[in-house]
Amino acid sequence: MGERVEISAKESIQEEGEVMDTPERSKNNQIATSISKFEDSPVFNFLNSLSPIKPVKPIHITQTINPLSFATLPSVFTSPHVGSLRESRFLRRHQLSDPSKPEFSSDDRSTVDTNKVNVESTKQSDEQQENLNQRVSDGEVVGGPSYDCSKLVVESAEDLSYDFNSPNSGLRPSRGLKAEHVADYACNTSTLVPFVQDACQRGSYGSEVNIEGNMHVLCVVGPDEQVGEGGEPEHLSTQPGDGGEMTEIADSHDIIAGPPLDNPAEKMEYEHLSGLYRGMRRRCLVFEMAGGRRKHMDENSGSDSSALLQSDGNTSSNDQKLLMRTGNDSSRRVLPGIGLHLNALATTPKDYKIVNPDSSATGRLLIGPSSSVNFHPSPTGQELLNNILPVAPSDREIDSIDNALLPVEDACQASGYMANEEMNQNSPKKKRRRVEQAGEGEACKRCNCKKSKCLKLYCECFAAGVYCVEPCACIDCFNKPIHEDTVLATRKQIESRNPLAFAPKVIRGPDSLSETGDDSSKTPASARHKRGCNCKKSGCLKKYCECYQGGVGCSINCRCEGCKNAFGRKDGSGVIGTEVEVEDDETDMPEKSMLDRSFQKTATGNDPEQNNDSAPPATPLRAGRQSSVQLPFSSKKKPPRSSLPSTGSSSSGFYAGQGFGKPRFLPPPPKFDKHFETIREDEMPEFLQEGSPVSGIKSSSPNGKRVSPPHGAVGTSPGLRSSRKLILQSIPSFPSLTQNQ
DNA sequence: GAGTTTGAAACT
DNA sequence: CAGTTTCAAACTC
Repeated sequence: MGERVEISAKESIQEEGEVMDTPERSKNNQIATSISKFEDSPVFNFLNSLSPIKPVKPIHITQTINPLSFATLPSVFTSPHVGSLRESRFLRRHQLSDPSKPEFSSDDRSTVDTNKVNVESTKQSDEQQENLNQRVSDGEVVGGPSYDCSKLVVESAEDLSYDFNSPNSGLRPSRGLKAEHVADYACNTSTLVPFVQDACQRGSYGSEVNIEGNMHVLCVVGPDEQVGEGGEPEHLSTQPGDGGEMTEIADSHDIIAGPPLDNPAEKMEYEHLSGLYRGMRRRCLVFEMAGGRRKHMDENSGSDSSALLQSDGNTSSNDQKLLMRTGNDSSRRVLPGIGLHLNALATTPKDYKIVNPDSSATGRLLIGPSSSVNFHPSPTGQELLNNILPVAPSDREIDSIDNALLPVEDACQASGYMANEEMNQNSPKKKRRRVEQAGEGEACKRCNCKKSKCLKLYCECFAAGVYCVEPCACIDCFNKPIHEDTVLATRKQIESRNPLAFAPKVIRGPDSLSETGDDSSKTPASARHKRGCNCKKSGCLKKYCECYQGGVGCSINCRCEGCKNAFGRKDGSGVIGTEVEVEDDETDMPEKSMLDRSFQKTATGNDPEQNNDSAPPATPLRAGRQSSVQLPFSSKKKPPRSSLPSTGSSSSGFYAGQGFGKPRFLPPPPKFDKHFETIREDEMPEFLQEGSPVSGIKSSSPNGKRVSPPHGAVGTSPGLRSSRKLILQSIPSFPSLTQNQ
């Protein structure tokens, strides 16, 4: 086959125009070779056998590419939505019934899809290859001809190159794929995996998973996702020419709709599949879903899906496992610069979850990386897997969990779970619960405002920089796209009053502080609420306390009274990593008891990060996960609202400088962002240098009164002995309304 | 699910 | 800037 492939590739090149006789040639050859190999692979054959679309061998094809295939690409960047996003920097959540979204015109898509099918039904031509090469060289993903989004979800050129050059890489130019979208790793990945699997099973959908430390999933999901159908997901559908929405799509489910299937049976299947996702909330990973669906896959395991996955070649080594992120990184789903509110991101505890430890031959693992908090310099994916696997509940377990807390407090997961539930049941009650959980994530916030019109910081959605969505029970809500102007104006006003009003409330320090030897530095205690709390009665042991809620200890900035914050008291005691005094009866607060247990566990343990070769660090969060114990914030009620993926923020470029896959294991701070990182003073932007710890100290009013939030950098308490400073790293990338306007 | 508590946000 | 009011989440029953 190799020889033939080689020949084919050459033929293609030569016959199609001799345009390759350049340095590009080798590259093209490689690509062509990869493609050819793939086409000749059993998997491909299998796919072909299932697909109504008959592949055409790479021969003398004077293919005419429908203009639509490429013409729309640029639109991605000109989409009104994109502009809107940029302008508002306000996260647009899925708008279930917002009529202001003309973008999703199924008609257009249909047209495109049709064309696409035509294109795909033939071997890609020179033109395509050229285009492909061109785009690849540009660091652009080669996507299906008509998908604008391909540009939005661009991976690095390196990644692409890797993909293409990899012999077994599933990545290939349009062939057989309805479209190829490089979804941004994270959430996309997690979201897509199920699809990939399904797609693989169906054989008619192209799907590709490339794992390379980072996970790239190219998934082509079949036919149209009906817009507006089921009352939901316009964002699930892909619409050529709508870059903005694509952004959203990527941002949300990352589900890429492919062209319509000609085969009715397949179409039905597809519809079924897509229907499953219709109920999913935007930006919520379909983690559970994956699990749920996995059951099916398990049953069919070993067959196609696994085969296909394996065929991805790149997934070798540590990558035999797909690392999937649970929504934490929704951030990743968002194009850099497109802001998600930090707070939204904040809570996102990073969650790693094994989606399918044993179901597939490859042992797919979904990991939620990222996150804002870094912990150790990137363990390899394998390591992560190893660490995670033992803890992760099986899918079945997850599936069986209904009211029980999800083992992993990932809003996204929850969402996914919800979605899964949705698929299986429609009881109002369930739905309600689902909604609640769905709202958890950063991206999935939901509010219940009655008087603020969701235009004040009281509103979690607003505060998080996201629009209110269906799950919200708000009244007179103005926090909707249709009131964008109002929202922006209000936001601006609030920011004028307090520039950091929309900034994450919790400044999370790095574990690096541990180098100081300070026990407290080994824990989330290194993180602090930027302004501190002012609790009087809760003892900082309830979520009324923003510090506690954020999973951080109280600091000198707090004006709290009788602080008993389990994450660290104002006076420095009770910090995680040190013995935590459990003064209150544990029965007082279920959450607390859990938390305390976790803490105690931690206390007895060693440095979490130091010992986690085989086990995750024993931070409360981590410990909780490890033992499948409820997280401190897990409650029968709403899961930590922010445990979501804070993704958002992460996506908002927060992690721009962070390596993907850097897992963060943090406490559960459900509500706030952890997108903070410490940077050395010398690395600190000048404008932030003012806000050194000293400034932080100064920010504390002598009389203990609340002071204006420190601007720029948020100082940590002096107690945090470190040469490093906690910086609100998100600031630069935070979508300030005052910018670019 | 309604009512209460709490503390942040907003207002004066 | 301090005090007060408003607000909505968290919590309790």
